[in-house]
Amino acid sequence: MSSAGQRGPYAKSAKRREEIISTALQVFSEQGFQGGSMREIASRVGLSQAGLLHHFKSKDELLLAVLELRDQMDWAPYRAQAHGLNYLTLMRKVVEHNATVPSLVQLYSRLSAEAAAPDHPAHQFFKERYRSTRAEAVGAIQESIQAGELRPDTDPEAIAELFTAVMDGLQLQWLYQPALNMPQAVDLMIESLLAKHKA
Amino acid sequence: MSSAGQRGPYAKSAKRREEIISTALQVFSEQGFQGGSMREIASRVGLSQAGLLHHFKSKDELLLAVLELRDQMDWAPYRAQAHGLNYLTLMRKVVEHNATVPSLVQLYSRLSAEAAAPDHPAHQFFKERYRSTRAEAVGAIQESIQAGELRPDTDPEAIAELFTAVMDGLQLQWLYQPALNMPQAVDLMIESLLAKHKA
DNA sequence: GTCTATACCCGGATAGAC
DNA sequence: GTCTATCCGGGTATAGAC
Repeated sequence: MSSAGQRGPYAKSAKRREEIISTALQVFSEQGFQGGSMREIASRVGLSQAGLLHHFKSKDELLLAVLELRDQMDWAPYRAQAHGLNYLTLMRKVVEHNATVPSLVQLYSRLSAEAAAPDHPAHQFFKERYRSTRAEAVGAIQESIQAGELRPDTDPEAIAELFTAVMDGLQLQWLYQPALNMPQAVDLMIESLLAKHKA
Repeated sequence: MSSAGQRGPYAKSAKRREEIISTALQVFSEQGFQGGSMREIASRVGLSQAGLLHHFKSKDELLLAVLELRDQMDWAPYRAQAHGLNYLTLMRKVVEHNATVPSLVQLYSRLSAEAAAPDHPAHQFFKERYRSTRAEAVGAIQESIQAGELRPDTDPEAIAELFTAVMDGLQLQWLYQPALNMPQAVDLMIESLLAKHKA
């Protein structure tokens, strides 16, 4: 009963944790990491600041929990399909979805810039995230070349960098100009890349 | 003598101001606006915090001074040439130059993300900057269409958005991965756009 | 033009009661 | 598990002397 049941102290604590994490996501996306305070998060979730620190020993720890949970939730459903030319259309779906969750876009835009400083607590997280994102893209493009869909002289690394840049840059621009049609922009990007590289 | 000479109190104050602004640029680019402190800037420039406030009445005022001066200095030499297809190669030159001044890239990457919050003191500055950048790009592309260099069905707005996104996204990525070859990536972007849109 | 001193506020983290 | 109280550090901005 106490080991795997949904009731009992564990279930309650786990629920609290999730509640805290999603509240922290909101606060960090609105005010950044440095700008958002533990007191603010605590009060929104109905706790004192000390009460919040019972669940997460430090602000840094809470930040990493937010980042890791979201990364897992946001990407897991897509990972399996990220192969061949399908990768490009998948990215279109990602921005389509992102355009419906401004908080997430704000979170990643704000924090990825803030964490460019090497001593930021999330620096390693984003560095690794860029690395793995790039590796996935490179893999998909190499598959497309081997499948004869792209010309053999295509440079997978360069395209991966460019595509990642477009995704990040569009989302930042979109924060300032919500009327911007991100999926349409991605379409144009894909068409242009294909115009040059299609076999 | 007192009106236009390089000596006297005005020249000294002006020099101080420039010294402060360039120091503030360093600090804000390393630690962001919220993260950088007036005390830190003051101490680097050899002043007390109160002494610094004699030159700039508030931290917000100093931030805007930094932003406006740099914007003017960084873009002025290029503005005149930003016409027709030349615009694209000009952007290549801009990133080539930016790759030699990491401080500037950090400043714009960090602050443009931080200032996406509508109540940030630099929000209007960046909003206006995006607007004018986009307008310039749109103008250049329209010229190219009229000159018969690009196909008539080209969408100038969409290309302007995409190109701006690439510039911003590349620079952010470059902060995490300094080996990234930004000019080469821009070249690839230009070639791809031309492959699809050249007349 | 620059200083010291200070007012005032806010942050994260800890101690210890309940 | 949650609280109150507190420590300690840091921030901006102001007052007033030099």
